[in-house]
Amino acid sequence: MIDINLIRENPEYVKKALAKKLWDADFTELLSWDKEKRELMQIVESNKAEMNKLSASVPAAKKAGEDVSKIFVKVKEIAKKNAEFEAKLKELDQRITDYVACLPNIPDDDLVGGGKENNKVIHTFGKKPEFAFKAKDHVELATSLGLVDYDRGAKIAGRGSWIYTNLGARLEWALLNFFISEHLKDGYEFILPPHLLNEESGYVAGQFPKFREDVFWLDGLEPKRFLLPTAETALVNLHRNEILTEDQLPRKYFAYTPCYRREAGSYRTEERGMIRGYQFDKVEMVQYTKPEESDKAFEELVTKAANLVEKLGLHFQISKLAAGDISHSMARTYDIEVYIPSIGIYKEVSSASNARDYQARRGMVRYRDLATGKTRFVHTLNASGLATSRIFPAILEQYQQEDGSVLVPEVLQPFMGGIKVLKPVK
RNA sequence: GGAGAAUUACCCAAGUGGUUGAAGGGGUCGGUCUUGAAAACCGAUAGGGGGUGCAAGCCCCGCUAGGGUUCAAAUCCCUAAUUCUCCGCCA
Repeated sequence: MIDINLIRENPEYVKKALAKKLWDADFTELLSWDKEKRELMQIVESNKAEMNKLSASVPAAKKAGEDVSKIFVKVKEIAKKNAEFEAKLKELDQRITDYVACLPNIPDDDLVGGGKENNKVIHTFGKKPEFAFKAKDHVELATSLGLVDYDRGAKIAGRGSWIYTNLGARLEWALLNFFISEHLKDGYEFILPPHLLNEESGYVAGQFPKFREDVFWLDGLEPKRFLLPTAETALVNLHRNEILTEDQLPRKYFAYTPCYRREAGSYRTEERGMIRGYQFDKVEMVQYTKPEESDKAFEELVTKAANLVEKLGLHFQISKLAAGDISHSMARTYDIEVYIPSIGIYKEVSSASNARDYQARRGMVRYRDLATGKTRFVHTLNASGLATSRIFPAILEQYQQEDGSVLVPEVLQPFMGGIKVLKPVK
């Protein structure tokens, strides 16, 4: 949520910033509502002050044996007059809140505007693998190595689902374990959150109200719950409506959950296999920091995510996203993109973002500044660390050998009982 | 699924219609004492959101949330959320 004070004080700045996100904002209406609201508030509140005063005088008047019924009449009069102002105020307030809640976050000043086409690769790691033989794609490899069963996945679940089988399941699990062990080493706290969340959580993360249709809603529970599209949604809600103390910051969490998303339907042929599904596994990192420390935390998250891919020995790049390509709630995003040889493109395996106070403001996540004793909004940041659904194919394709086998990256071997090579099943 | 109880500040907790932002205790902070610590004693400390104002201040809203009754609500009524207990059912 953008601070309405900022819009009030500098609407042109906000408008310009949002334009970089390809968001056409016009605040004239909002600002007139806001002005009217504050005028109404003054009327309503001074009326209330008068009523309070009158009511408070009743006990003393009674004691003095005075006739208090006149006071009752007077207060009722004011109350009646005030009622319509109050109703108007409430309606106006709701309208303002609804409007502001839908605005996207303000992108950082150094970002270029526009969409995807303006993303910029800022680092490249390793070299594109070259094969002296005809390289296979990951679907072919996963099938021939008996790692993934697409047919039975479709049978038991339907389109957009697959089954990790045997060594495939172990490889998937090894990846997750590898990520987890690295985060533990770095002092992050491990969280296993519920996968069914309430509406408020989606609102705070910034997914709602705008993207209510992008998640799966469950029947049979009241109030309604949805399947989390990312563990970020759970993690940024951990401290909702809390005031942390300064020495509790930064808080560093990570969680493993499957992620459930509706977008799977939009397959392009280049994205077949496990690049997109209704469900995928991801380890997610989240940090809560003081505002002045979030830039540092952002760098840390990007580095951590990149290190994971690097340790896996994969060729990848880091892109700094243009304002229009970063998600609604975020002020800044870098993507870590791993190379998928069969389609010749780089696919996102981690998205590291700084939400600044956008989510904290929605969820009232604050901390007490020890020097001033005042409360301030924290900054929230998140980064995948990592999503397996693209790493898995990347490993198969980048580590494939001429004989159709696939080498297991060294760092994963301890998590796979020492298995070094995945061989085709006869 | 059924029945009942609870929800007050950092924590525990008193408070059942009127200067109650709310007794008491713990905690925390400072001090006395002590070689140091503990104990004891003394003192300090009560949140949050918002309006207005250069500021001091003034005002509104705040006792889980949202409605209602009343001149007046932490206190009465309704609805919801959460927690606990008992019964049932069951991975």
